[in-house]
Amino acid sequence: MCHDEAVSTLPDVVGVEEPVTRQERKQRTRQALLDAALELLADRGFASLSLREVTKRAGIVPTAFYRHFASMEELGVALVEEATRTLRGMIRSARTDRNSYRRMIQASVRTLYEHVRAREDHFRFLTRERYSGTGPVARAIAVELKLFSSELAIDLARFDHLREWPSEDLYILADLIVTAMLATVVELLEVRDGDAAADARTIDVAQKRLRLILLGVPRWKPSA
Amino acid sequence: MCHDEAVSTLPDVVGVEEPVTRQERKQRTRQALLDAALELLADRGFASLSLREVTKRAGIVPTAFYRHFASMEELGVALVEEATRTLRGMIRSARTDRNSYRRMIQASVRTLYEHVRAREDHFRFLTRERYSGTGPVARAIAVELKLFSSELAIDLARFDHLREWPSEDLYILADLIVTAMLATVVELLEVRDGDAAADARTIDVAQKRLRLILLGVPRWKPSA
DNA sequence: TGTACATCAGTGAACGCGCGTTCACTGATGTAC
DNA sequence: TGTACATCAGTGAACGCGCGTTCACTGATGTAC
Repeated sequence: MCHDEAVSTLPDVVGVEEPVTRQERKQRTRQALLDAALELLADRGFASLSLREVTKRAGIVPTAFYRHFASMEELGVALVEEATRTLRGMIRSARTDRNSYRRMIQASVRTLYEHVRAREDHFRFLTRERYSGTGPVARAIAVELKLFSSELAIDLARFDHLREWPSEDLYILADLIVTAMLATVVELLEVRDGDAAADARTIDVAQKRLRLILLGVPRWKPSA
Repeated sequence: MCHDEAVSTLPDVVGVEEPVTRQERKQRTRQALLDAALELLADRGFASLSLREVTKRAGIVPTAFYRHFASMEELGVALVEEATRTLRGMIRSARTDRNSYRRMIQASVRTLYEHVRAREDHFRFLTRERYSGTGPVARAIAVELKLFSSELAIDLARFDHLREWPSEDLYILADLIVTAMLATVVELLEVRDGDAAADARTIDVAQKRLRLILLGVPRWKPSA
């Protein structure tokens, strides 16, 4: 229809140039497929999604799916990549000041809370599919979470009592913290929308949980 | 065919009386359905099971399914009941002596290990479906695990440092222990069959994890 | 800039398949007398 | 114990449906000259 006449035609969508290149269009459809899948995953498992459902919601014909992914599994792995990008964004935010344990715990839980609320779909997908079975999706999530734990272990190594811990013990601690945090994620996702009191309670429990874990640290005897 | 002639016919299955009553037969078919489902769940999620698959493996015709369950969901909830019976059996075994923390941790992890290995199918089902979504199965598991945590909290209340903790804090501790134990279950289920070294490593990590949690206990300031 | 051809994201018909569920049935087990 | 009827777990045909995947296609976008 109308091409680059700029301003003076009908009131157009503000500032959005029509996409031109084929590449851009393709990328948009791909993203529409990922978004459609995430929406459908709001209350179901990935294994129960059908290719036809996803394409229908994305507004394309089923057969066009194969222009973007060889299978639903491949789309699932792409979703893991997208969701773990959110996760990595979170670590970057959390890795800040070096205050007291208490302050650090408060800041970490706060960061977790905000990132979960900003992308509930991503966190729901990760926690729900994490133990879903033996497929490529669960495997991809396992790999990413292992990486995540390792990074946290490295960060932890800079703290007072932890400087001389053997890396095995550090990894156990990091893993325990990640597990506790993921439990918090699940609890946050279960809070009824807008129930601020439940949010506050969940955050409080999360902080106590972490405090309890870290209280043990100074008394720990690092042993091979 | 042959009825109660007792011993002297063809070499029959040892000591097994043929079931007589309709009720018994029905019960056996029901159990065959549950067993078939559990077998199929070895590497997939419950949501991906079909009624026809389950009946086929159980050796009955699809339509006979409805003599036992109104839907697959109902069968799923029955599986949760069966599996949590295993879980309750485990607590009963674990709730024994009152030694040092260290001894108690060793005994608890040992008990967990043995029960997991004895019924991998049940534990796999519980851990896999726990976060699977919003269906009746996930809800039933959530209820049972909450009960489980509460019982543990009550047990914990009898220990030295924990006698004066407010029940909220006790519950947080119990929940953290349950979460850590479930993480161990998942790790045990991931060990390649017969890999004794990996078993030993997993048990060791599980013990350290619990020790770390419990080390924090004496320093905890119970706060409303 | 204009033309002729290549690329390729998306279309639409068609396929065979397993699905959940209905229905009328069969025949062994259970019960009343 | 023997007979006549009731119960009901399991059968088998049939249904309409959504599934993943194939294939030949269309027509807008991209490219070479």
